[in-house]
Amino acid sequence: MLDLKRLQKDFDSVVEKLKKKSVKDEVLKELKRLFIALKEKRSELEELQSEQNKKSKLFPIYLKEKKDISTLKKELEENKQKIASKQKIVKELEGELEEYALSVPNIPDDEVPEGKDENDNIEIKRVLEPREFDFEPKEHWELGERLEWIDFERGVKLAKSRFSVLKNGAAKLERALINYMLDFNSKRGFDEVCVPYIVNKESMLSTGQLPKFADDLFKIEGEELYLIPTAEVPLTNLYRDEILKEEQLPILMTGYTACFRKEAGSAGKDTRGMIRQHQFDKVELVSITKPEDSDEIFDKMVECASDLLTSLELPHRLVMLCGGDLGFGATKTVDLEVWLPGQGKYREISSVSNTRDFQARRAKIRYKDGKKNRLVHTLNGSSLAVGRTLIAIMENYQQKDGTIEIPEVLKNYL
RNA sequence: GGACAGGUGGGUGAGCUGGCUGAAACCACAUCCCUGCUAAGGAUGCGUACUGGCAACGGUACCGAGGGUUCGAAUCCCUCCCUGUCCGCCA
Repeated sequence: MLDLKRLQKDFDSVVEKLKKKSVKDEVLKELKRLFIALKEKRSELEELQSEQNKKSKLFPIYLKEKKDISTLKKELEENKQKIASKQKIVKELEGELEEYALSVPNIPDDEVPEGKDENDNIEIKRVLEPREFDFEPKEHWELGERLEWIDFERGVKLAKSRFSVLKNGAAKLERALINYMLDFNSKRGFDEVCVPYIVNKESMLSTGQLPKFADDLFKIEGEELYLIPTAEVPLTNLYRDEILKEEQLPILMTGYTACFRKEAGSAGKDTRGMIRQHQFDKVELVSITKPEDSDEIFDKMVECASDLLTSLELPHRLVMLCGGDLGFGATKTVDLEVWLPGQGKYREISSVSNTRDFQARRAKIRYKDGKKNRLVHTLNGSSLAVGRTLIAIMENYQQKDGTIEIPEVLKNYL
């Protein structure tokens, strides 16, 4: 959530910065108006309540002194009505304000390039040269079907489209990758955590999936519970409504979970293969830091993901997302794109974002800075999407005869 | 899922025959005093959010959540959630 005080104070600069995310200034104007109106009404309400409290205290005194209480009682009753109606106004304003405030995205950093979609993203650097093939490299689905590693039809039979089944080498590789990644991250100082795949509404609100992106989530019927679209949600929410000690920070976590996404807006995209599934495995990194440390931790997380790819000898590049491609809660995001020789393209395999205090404000995650409570910064990034890593290994390590070599570092894991 | 018991400040835990309780006491924590030794004693402070004020210091709300009764509720009533124990079920 935006800092509404900042919106009130630096209105023009916030409007300017949010243009990168194409937020209309009318929305911000309305938000500011509601914020100011609410403050005013709230202070009027508090004045009435203060009066009521003072007079209420007279009540037992009057009784003791056997004074007539009928006038006092009448006053109190009248004031009570005033409070009730004022309260109604305040509640309405609060509701409206919340609706607006929760739907406005985070403010991009100054270094974030302008642009409207992925075509305007900026490549930062490339790591490792793509391998030269002396044959036509195949796409992963072809390799997968031929090796009986991936069964697309039966995935659909079990659930629906965009589900698949891993068998044989793929199943083993999937498991090996998860273990390898968790170990890799642990060595970099990220503590391994194992969390629920189902979370409540509050958790989804805190990290920003709700209220705006309900269509992307699988909801449990009859309950206010959702399947997680990423481990970022439970990992970040671990500390929701808590005030942390300064010594606890930074908190660096890594965790494996399955992830579930409806892919509502992706009709027709990546329908072939395993790139875009409703259920996929991911090892995630989440950090909770003091504000002044978050840029450093951000770089550490990007480096961790990039080094992981390098250790698997997978060619990739780092891309700075432009404003239009930036996620709802992010101030800055670096994507890692892995080279897929079958497709002849770099494809997203990891995404590291700094949300600064955006999620922390919603989730009320703070820390004691001396006497004061300050909001922390939260960061999240895929270590790597496991399924896409599997694909990348298949395509990059394929041999002329259609078999797949195994990356050196994974050999101990199989 | 059934029965009973509970949910109070960082922790333990009083209050729960409605007003003097935003909340005793103890522990933990912080600062200070005393003491020279690996201890103890004493003083003060110590919830959160919003809000007024340069500040000192005030105001409002919050005793699991949401409603209700009342001039007034942590205290009474209703609904929900959660925890504990026993039973049932199960990896």
